[in-house]
Amino acid sequence: MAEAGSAAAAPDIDPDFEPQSRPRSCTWPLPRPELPEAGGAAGAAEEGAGGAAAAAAGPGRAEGARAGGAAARKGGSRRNAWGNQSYAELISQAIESAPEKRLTLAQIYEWMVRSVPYFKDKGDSNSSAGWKNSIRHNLSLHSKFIKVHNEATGKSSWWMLNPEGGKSGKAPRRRAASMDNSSKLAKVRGKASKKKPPLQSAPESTADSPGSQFPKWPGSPSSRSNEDSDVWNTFRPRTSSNASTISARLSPILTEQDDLHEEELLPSLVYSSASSNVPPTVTEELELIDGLNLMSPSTSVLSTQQSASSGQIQRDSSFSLRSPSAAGQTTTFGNSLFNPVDISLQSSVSHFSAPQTLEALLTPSSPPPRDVMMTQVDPVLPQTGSRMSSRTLLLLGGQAAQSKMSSGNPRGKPTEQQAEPVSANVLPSTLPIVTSPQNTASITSLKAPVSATTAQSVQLGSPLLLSSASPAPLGLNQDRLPIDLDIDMYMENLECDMDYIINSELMDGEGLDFNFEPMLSTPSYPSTSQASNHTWVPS
DNA sequence: GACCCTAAACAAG
DNA sequence: CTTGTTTAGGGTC
Repeated sequence: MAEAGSAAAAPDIDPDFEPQSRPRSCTWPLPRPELPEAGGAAGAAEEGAGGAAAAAAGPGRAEGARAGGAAARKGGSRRNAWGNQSYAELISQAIESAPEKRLTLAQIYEWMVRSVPYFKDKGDSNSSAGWKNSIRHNLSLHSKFIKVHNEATGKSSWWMLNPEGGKSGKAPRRRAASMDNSSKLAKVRGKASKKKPPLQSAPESTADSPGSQFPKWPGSPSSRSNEDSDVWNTFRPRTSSNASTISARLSPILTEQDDLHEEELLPSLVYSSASSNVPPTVTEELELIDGLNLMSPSTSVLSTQQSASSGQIQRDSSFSLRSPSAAGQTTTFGNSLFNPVDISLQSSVSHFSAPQTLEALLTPSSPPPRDVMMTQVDPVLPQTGSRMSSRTLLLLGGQAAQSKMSSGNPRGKPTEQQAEPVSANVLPSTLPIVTSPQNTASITSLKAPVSATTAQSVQLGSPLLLSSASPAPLGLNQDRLPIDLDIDMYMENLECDMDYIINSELMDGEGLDFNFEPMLSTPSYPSTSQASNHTWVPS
């Protein structure tokens, strides 16, 4: 019956966008999933209220699905004006009905209005206040709902069902006093190590509920620290559980900034890179990738395929990256991803590395680089900055620079980053320039594969390089390789890898289904983790 | 007491 | 204003 509406309801979100690129596998974040228009939805329901019996019918449809329903139904009389279902249940249905299993508050309201006869008339006016309040209340109160920060939309967060099942139980009162790092670690781990470890999960998780069913959701309840956590702010599990990881995967958003910390915490995630200079870079890249994933789930891989709208996509990703408060660093890296192509440019830049040059560089070339640029620059952290710079060099111009060094520095100031703080600044600043949106876009478009894979490229890079020379300190390898070669290397490798990757991705497919779904696609987990090392990377 | 619903105060953005 | 979080009061089972 009317319920169908609900089914229909789901789609509302879809229409989001994607004019250009084929919806196909889009995995990345939808910039604005939220669609204001709701237009699609609009028609949807029309059920005409047939459901007078709001009661049953209304929400009913799902009843089958939700076991809980049974319980609710007890006497047969409806407990609420709309039926036996509680707000929590309705919300759950709403979310489930969504293709991506996530909705914003507004969308939930919408769903209610469309799908539940009782609310149909109450949707608009002020009358809504009451039930909407209740909805919000339920969302925040129950652990079964988790909130995922949604930057893309710019609006409200995504609400999802807590895989762990947070029962209807209320969420434990959070606000633990000071959390520990454990939380951080957990999170970090999730992200960094995320690889796929099904659930590493929480160290001491309270056992919220193992709910291990969802491998994808690491769910590490353990601790969340709220207050403190700016870190968490991005997405915070309401009560106690939900892990950050989750958010990362589920929603494109997430926004991490802790990279630094993470790094420290997690010495060498994937590769044992710890040893040489380069390696760290790699690590970072990974993280970066993750970051990207946040935004665009499988960006690296899939995006390539999608290539079509790469331009936008890229941007979006950048956006997301920067947005987060701390993001600066992240951002930088993010760019780095795209940079590989630019290497030559950067290398040149590196030469200049004079402070003056810096400005000069900025001035002339700087087209209005969007926010991104700004952001990147801003975050320059003193300490961090230095680190960054060094790394950055490595990543970006790194090869070039080093190669030069090895060859014999043209000048006295080969890679003085360390020596000169300024240089450090320079780099970051430079990056933006190079990366400027347009450039990026163009680059991207031109070599979609490259850009897309860039992240991987890094990873690949190391291995490849190694392969060329045999396992040895990365640094050496790079030294050897002339810039050009490097690039070529990238290119070729990329191609091969891409296929490989794609295949592997498909093969693994854990969550691919989602990705390939029609419109939106959920971001998802897989990309990051899998892509990172599993398949294609020779271990 | 567990669950729910409703209201409302507050804080943020 | 919207979104979220919390508290509090009442009801029902």
